[in-house]
Amino acid sequence: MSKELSTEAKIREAAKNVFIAKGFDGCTSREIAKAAGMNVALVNYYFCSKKQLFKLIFEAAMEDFMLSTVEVFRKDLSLESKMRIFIEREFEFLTMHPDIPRFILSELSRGDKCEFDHAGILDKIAETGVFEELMDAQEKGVIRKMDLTNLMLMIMSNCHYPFMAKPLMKYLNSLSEEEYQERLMLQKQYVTEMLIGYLFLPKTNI
Amino acid sequence: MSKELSTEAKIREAAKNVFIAKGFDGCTSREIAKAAGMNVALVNYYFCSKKQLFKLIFEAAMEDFMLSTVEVFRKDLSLESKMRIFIEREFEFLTMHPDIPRFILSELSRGDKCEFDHAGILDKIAETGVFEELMDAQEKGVIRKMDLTNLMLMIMSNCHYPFMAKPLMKYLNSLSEEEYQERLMLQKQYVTEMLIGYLFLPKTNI
DNA sequence: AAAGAATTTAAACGTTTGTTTAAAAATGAT
DNA sequence: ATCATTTTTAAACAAACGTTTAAATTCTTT
Repeated sequence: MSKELSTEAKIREAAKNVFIAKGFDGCTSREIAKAAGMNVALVNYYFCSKKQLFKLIFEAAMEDFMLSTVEVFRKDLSLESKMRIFIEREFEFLTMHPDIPRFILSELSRGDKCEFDHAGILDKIAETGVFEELMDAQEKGVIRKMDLTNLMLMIMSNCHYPFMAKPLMKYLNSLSEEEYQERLMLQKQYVTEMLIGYLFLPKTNI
Repeated sequence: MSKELSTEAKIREAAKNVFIAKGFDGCTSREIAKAAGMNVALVNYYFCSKKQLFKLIFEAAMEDFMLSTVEVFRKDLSLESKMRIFIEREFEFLTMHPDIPRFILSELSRGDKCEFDHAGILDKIAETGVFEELMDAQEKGVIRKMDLTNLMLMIMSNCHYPFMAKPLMKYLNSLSEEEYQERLMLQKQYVTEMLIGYLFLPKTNI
C-alpha cells in the first residue's frame, strides 16, 4: 500500500473508510483518529470539526458515485454499446466500492444536518451529451419513449441495489461471500439484457 | 388518530417512527421518550434497553417488509397476473412506508451490534408455493430460466430502490414532492412491463 | 546552534449518552 | 380507608461524546 501520506491525507483516508462503513452518526472522532493512527485533536487541527470533515468526504464520494462511469457517453460508439459498457463499468466501480450507494442514500436521507453542495453534478452528466443522444434515439424510434428521469432511476435501481442488498440477500439465501459475488456477476448479465431489451425497440423494416 | 394506547404501545409506536426515520445510531432514548410524550426511564422500564427495544422494532419492520405482499402468490391466478399484482402491492406498501427499505438495509449492514433473528422469513415465502410455481414455469418454457435468487433481487431492485433514492432523485432533478410521486407511479408501470417482458418468454406455437 | 513556526500530544472542558435509583403518584384489593 | 403493587417521575450515575487548551515535539529558516 501507499506508505508516505501526509497527515492530512491519512486522516482523510481513514475518515473516508470509517464514515462510509458506519455513517456520520455511527462513528466518533476518536475512532477516525485511531484509524489514522493519531490523536483526536489532530482531526480538528486539520479539519475544524467532525461535521466539516464529513462534508468533505461525503461530497467527494458523491462525485465519485455519480461521475465515475459517465465518460463512456463521450465515446464514439453505438448507443447500445455505450449502455452495455456503462453497466459494465458501473458494476466494476461498485465491486470496488460496494458501500457507497448505501452510504450516499442513507446520509442524504439524514437530510438537513448539513446541506450538501452537489451543484452541477447533473450538468456534468449532461455535458457528455447523453441526454441529447437519448432524446434523438427516442425521436428516431430506436429506443422507447419514456421519461429520462425514470430511465435513469431504472438503470440505477438495477446497478446499485444489488450491492446495497448484500447483507439481506446473503442472509436470506445463506450465501458465502464467493457465492454472492457469483450472483452479482450473473445479475450484471441479467440486468444488462433486461434493460437493453426493454429500452431498445425492435427495428421496424419500413 | 388513535387516542387510547397503552403506555407500552405508545413507546413502541414512537420508537418505530424515530428508529425508522433516524436509525439506531441517529437517535437517543430521550428522543424516543419525548416522541411518546413521557419520561426516559419509562422506556427502559418497559423495554430494558435501547438495544432491546430496537431489536423488537427492527424485527417487526423486517417481517412487514418481507411478508406484507407475498400473499398474492397463494391466489388462484395466472403467474403473470400474480407478478403484476405483486408489484402493484409492493408499490402500495412502499408508498405507505417509504423509509423501510433504507432502514432495513442500513441497519443490516451495521451488522454484528446485535444479531437479528429473521429465521424462517424465506420459509414463509416458500410456503406460498411461489418457488415451485416459478420452477414449473421455467420447465415448461413459460418463463426464462434464471437463478431464482437473481430474479428475487431483480424484482426487489426495481421496487425498493425508487423509494430509497427519493432524496437523491428529488435533488438531482429538482422535483417537488408531487412530481416525485408522479414519477413513482410512472416507474411502477415501467418496471412492471420491463420485468414481465424480460421474465416471460414469447409463446412458442410448436 | 538558535529562534520561530508548524505539528503533535495529553489532558481537560462542558454536554450528552444509556442506564439506574429512589421517591412520588396512581391503581387495585381488602 | 388502608395497604400493597404497579406505574411514573425527577434526579443522579459513570462513560463517551465533540471540541479546546496549553504544553511538548518536530521542522524550517537563519
